[in-house]
Amino acid sequence: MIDIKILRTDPERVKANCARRGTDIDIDALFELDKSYLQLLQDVEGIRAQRNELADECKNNPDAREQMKTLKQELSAKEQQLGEIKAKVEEGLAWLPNFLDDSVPDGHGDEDNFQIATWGEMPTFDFEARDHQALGEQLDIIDTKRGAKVAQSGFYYWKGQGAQLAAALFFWTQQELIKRGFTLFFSPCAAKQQTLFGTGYLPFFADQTYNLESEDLSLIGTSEQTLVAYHSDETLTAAELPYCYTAFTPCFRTEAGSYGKETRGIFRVHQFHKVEQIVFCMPDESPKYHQMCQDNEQALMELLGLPYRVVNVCVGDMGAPGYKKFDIEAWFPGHGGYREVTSNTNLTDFQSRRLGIRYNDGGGGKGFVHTISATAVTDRVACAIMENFQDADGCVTVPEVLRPYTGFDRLTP
RNA sequence: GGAGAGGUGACCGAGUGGUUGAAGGUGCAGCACUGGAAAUGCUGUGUGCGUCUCGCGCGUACCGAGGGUUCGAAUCCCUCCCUCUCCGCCA
Repeated sequence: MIDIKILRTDPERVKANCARRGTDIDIDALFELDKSYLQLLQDVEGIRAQRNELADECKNNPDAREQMKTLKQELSAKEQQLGEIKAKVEEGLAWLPNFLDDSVPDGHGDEDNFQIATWGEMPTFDFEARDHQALGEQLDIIDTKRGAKVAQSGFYYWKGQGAQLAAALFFWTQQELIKRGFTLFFSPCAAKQQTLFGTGYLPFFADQTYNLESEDLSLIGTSEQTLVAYHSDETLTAAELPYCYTAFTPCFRTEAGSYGKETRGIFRVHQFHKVEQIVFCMPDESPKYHQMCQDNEQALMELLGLPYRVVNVCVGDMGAPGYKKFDIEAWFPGHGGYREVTSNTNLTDFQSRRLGIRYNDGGGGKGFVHTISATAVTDRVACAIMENFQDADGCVTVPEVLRPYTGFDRLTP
């Protein structure tokens, strides 16, 4: 949610932002609607003031009670009208995308993202590199067939050493983040509509959500939803910020509209697993903590020894709630290209405004905190490990940092 | 799942139809007292929205949420949500 005051005082800025985002919303109409809302609001409050004044008199003046009856009719008619306009304004406001940082590149899709860093050396093989699906089948550690049998296409099993590798990766990552000052959570994996709305997943990504029948609950698409909403309707003490939270959860996505894309292997699936980084901070510090999350992500990749590049995500590839976003794309030799493994978004006050997450510095300074939402690792990182560290015989060398948790140093049939 | 109790400001806790935005207490802040502190005393201490001759004034809303009764509701009625206790079931 953007600050409605910006719409009131500088509608041109909102218009320009929507234009750059390719969002087709009639800002002028919304501006006028809000204007009529404000007028009516004043009107209603004026009548309420009259009513309250009259109410005192009613105690011992029957005439006043008669006046009150007519006043009340007038009031309730206008209050209803006010409620209707307010709902329309809020609906319009809910669809407005966040503003963008000046450094966000123009563009329509991921092909327009701007590479800003690379790290590591791409491995060279004297055999044809297999992708994670081929390796997973050969080693019998990824089972997509049975995932489809038991659940649906798009679900899968990690099995045996593969499950051990994934478990080690996720556990190690949590340890690394705890070392860096993050508080670990076990989170609900379902959330109500208001939570999804507040984090910006509704209305923007409504078709990506699995909803539970007859319940005001959806499966989470990311623990960002539950970790950010953890503080909804709370005022945080400025001196205690930042709060850095992490959780490991499954993430559920319908992937509606993306059938046929990236379907090989377990790159794009209905359920994946993620260790997340969430930061609540003061507004002027969000660029700093956005970078901190980025440094963490890159450190993890480097400790694992995975070659990667960082891209500054362009307008067209960034969701409406995002203000600035970096993706890390790992090198996938079996696939023969870089593929997105993590993303790191500064959402500024877009979520905190919807969720009512404020700060108070005790000296009169108050406002909405900023939130950062960044991946630490997902299953995709395990896939990258398989593809990068494969041998001619189809075995995979386990990164050293994970060996204490896997208990073995090679994935073997 | 069955039975009961309850949801009031940072916290505890009064308040069952009319200056109650809300007593009292605790906490917190400032001042006084002190060599300093404790204790004590005094003063102050919610948030959102709107408005403005931006004075931190004025108006309005908020006592779990939403509706209703009434001239008027924290106080009465209805629905929902949540919490607690006991029983049952259960990883």
